[in-house]
Amino acid sequence: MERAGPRPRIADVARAAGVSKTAVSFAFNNPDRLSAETVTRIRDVADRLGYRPNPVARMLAQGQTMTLGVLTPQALAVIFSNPFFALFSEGVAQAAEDLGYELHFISPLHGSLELAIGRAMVDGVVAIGLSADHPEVGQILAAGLPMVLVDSDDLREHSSVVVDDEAGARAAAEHLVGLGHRDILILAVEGPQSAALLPGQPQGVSERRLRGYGAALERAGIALRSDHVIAGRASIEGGADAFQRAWAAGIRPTAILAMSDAMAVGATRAARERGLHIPDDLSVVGFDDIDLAAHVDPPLTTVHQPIREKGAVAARLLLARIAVGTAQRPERVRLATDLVVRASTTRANR
Amino acid sequence: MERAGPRPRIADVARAAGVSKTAVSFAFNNPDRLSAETVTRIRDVADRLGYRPNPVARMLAQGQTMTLGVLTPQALAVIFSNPFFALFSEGVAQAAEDLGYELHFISPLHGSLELAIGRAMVDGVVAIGLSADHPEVGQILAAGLPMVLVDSDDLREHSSVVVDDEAGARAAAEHLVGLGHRDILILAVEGPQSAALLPGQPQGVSERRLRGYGAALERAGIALRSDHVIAGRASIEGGADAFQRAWAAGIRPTAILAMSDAMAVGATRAARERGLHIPDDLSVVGFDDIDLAAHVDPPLTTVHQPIREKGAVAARLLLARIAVGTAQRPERVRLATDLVVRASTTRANR
DNA sequence: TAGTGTCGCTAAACCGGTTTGCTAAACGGT
DNA sequence: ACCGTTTAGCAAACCGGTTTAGCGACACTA
Repeated sequence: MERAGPRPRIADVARAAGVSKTAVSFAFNNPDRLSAETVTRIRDVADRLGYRPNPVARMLAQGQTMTLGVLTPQALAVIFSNPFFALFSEGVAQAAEDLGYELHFISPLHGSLELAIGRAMVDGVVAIGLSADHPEVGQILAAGLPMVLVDSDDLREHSSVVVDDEAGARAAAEHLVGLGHRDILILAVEGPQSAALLPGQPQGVSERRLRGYGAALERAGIALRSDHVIAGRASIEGGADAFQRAWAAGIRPTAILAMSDAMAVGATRAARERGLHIPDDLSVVGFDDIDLAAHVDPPLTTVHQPIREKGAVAARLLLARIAVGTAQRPERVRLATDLVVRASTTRANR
Repeated sequence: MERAGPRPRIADVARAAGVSKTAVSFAFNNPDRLSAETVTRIRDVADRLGYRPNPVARMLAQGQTMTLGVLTPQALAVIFSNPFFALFSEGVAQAAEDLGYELHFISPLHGSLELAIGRAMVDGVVAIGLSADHPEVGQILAAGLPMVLVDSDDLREHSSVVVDDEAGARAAAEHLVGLGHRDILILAVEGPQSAALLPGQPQGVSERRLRGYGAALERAGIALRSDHVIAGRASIEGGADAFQRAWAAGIRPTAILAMSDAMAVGATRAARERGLHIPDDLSVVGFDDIDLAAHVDPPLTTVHQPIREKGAVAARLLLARIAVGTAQRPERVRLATDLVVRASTTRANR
């Protein structure tokens, strides 16, 4: 590496080494086609000049980017603050790394997902929290980018990974019912538009979980009262806020079913501020089983879903489609959920 | 969008619309240079064909990728499991988004950071946890990619963002000393090689914090005994493990200074398993003040550092350098830290 | 001595866009 | 009727690599 100035191009190296561009390219990508001395000479010159092949040009010529896109309808900033998403990305990263792929996060640019997708230099996309009704996406990605859907399987032509939300929710509700609870508050993830925010879709995650809760309650002869379903943001604050709204509305449950661990933690905090003791006065069940869940006070009873694995499976399905082509028929994977009982739930005492 | 098959190229659209490639390009990027009807006609044809300009080609022609790289020496998978990193990324994302930039995570590919950097299609790089002695990097990035360093400022020609680790650490130690503690165990982040793992460098984060601890203890007339400094991974398990090793070695401190919140939480758990009560039998201080810290039991006394802001500032410095050119003289920003006293520390009782 | 491979390297086409420079037609003013 | 400006659109060069087809030199076979 020597003089500053504009970055050297392959032609500069070729000239300096007294060979053709082809030779320089071969020296890096196909050394067998050159004599050993020529290769070392070219490499030396390249080093001296500080030459680094322009990755963009290389990918254009090769027609592949070795990059996977992770597509979400939320802003990047909110994504990273979501431990669920971090765990998911971890899974994707793991699988991508194994095959030498890099990761590129795609999220609305100036509010437009379409714009962001248009810009993204990726070989394929893992879409999470995306609903089929997202108009832009369906149409854009139909234009030929391999994609796998997570937490939604209503796009026929794409692979997908889902989790058995309904069974998990049912198990959670049955657990509470089994402990004698009959007055249960449900903290749902916010509205139709923002349902897409968490892993969600129009008939999405929230609905599936709600269906699970409802089924269990119904079987126990408990009506699912709509005023006992409160929606909020899927965050600690959102959970605290939702609980406060319910409380203000005069609702006094003996247990809470929260659709996310963060909301459960928030509700716990808010309940304590009202003087309630968890779990004696109020049992709380979360959903997802993020790392936090085991370490809060009290350790949270929650529905475990294999988030990391979900990401890894999604990435592997995508890589498979990239490798064999979109023509292949898509795969659909469903992973299990299970209830993890910790210390935030106990027998109802009224 | 119509037939499947290979994705349509700009030439296909041009042919179908009966215009030149130039016209198609203008229709998207420079509509003013065409008549309104022509623009709509071209756009219609493009829609019908499902045309999406190839982003790679576009960036090659334009010479910029509108993408920021986030460079770390750790594997992607471990990064995302680190809440510190998530918060940091959130800050970077925020700033990048504002200017319409996307994010691309660069981490060792098959163990080689160099390889990964060579592949990365980015306009600049935010490097975190990178030491100046990282040979590859210095040399590669010297080859012309704008870069800003985080938690390290020993590369003269690059901008940097650091945090006042030493002052934060001193405040933490003074807090404990003020509570009467004299037998203090320090949980450090693991060894020289892996020091780079967390935000760290050879004379890096760990060393700076250790210096802060040491300074405060010394002023109180307490010797910093090297067997009271135990290193471990910067995770909950790493913290638990480090505490157990110290305990097994017969060390019985009245307080712990941990260099990360995760380690503090792990140590807390391990101490409890030994029957200790926190904070009465053992005070614990963390570092970083991640979200978790306020919600664990007991709420953790810790040194707050503006992680999110660190990311945002780093991104803004980088964007500035991309905009004005690397010629400009680099900026160096130092952000403050401060001690947040919660419930995990109390007066020494022996 | 001619024929057949193999080796080492190169010229030119190609990837799929953007951008520059130019031309022909339409327009406006006098 | 004439000339100077716009306007609308095109051809070709360019971005910086990779890859194909092929060429000359040399060695080996027949």
